[in-house]
Amino acid sequence: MDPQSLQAVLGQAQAFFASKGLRFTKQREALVTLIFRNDEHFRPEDLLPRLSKAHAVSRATVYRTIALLVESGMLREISLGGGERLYDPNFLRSPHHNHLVCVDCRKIIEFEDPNIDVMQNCITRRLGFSPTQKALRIEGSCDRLRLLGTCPNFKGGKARRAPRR
Amino acid sequence: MDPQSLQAVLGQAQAFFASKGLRFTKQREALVTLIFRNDEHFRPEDLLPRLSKAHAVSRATVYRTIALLVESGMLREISLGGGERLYDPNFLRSPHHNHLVCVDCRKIIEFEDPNIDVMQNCITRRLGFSPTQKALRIEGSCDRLRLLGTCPNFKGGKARRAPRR
DNA sequence: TCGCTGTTGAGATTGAATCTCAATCTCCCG
DNA sequence: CGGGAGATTGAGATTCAATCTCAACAGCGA
Repeated sequence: MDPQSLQAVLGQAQAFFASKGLRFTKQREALVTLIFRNDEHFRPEDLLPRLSKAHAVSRATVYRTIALLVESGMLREISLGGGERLYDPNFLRSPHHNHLVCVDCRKIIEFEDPNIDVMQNCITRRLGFSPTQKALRIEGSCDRLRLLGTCPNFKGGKARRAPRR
Repeated sequence: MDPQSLQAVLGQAQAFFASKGLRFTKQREALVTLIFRNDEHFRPEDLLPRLSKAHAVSRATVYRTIALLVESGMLREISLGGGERLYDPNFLRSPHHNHLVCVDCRKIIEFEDPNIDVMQNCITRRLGFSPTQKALRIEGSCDRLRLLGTCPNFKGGKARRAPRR
């Protein structure tokens, strides 16, 4: 994330804390900066060793701050299989994306699909759920990726239909 | 699950173990019986106190057996939010169902939708994934459920479009 | 029966996440 | 400026699911 956007994010976080009557302490600022500086999904435990000594923060504060950021909507938890929980800072720039997870190698691909959105609304409403706060995860196997490398229909990282004409 | 189906399940499990050169011990039989006797999602830890004294099994064996049943395809892990992992014995009778989870009350609804299946295939292929081994979880809020109770369009547990004519 | 190999269970161990509580910090008010 | 309420933090203890270890056991074939 570029410095300008990061500033905007810091402002948004500060505004959220203020709206709850909470303070935007230097520990919280350090965490927000670390979390949103890049686009990576992360585990809370990974954050601790990545904090510089000057901005060291305790484990308890890490977990508490993450919970607050989730509450603010700036951060979302995504759960892979195997009990693995990651947090995803990318919903700010891509609010409707979903995740495709390879059950074998754990690789995660983010994607958006307007049809999925429509269908989610349809299904959630049909089953009497509120369509707010939807999240969707598809598991699959990317084994096929390697095989497709030798397939004429597979070019540049995407599987394609046979070319028109 | 009726006794007849349970017998079939036991046979299927036995066949799987045999195919791997493994034994169908009385501990494994007790676990398969307990797991598939009803339709409930469960946590491994819940199984231990539910085993009768006559069929008591150690924690290690519970986890090992569950891993084998998952490998056999008879059992599947479903992960809710919050790091919660459940196991779902219902894929035998409903191989293509998906889960809708209420983020508030943790209620889980199973549903099938042929359109979702088509779309999953489409998306996984487009992104270079194998369409085998798909699983999908939609999170939502069932808050609306209560509100809809007072809505004329909401009858019998399902939200409906306005009646035709 | 012997012996190989799979199987089990009790308990130790791991690791994430939460909890506790005293010390510290901020901000507001008089 | 000084006091105080309430928010915040950190170190360490605690919880809990899950895994690991290893010695004892069980089943099957020779």
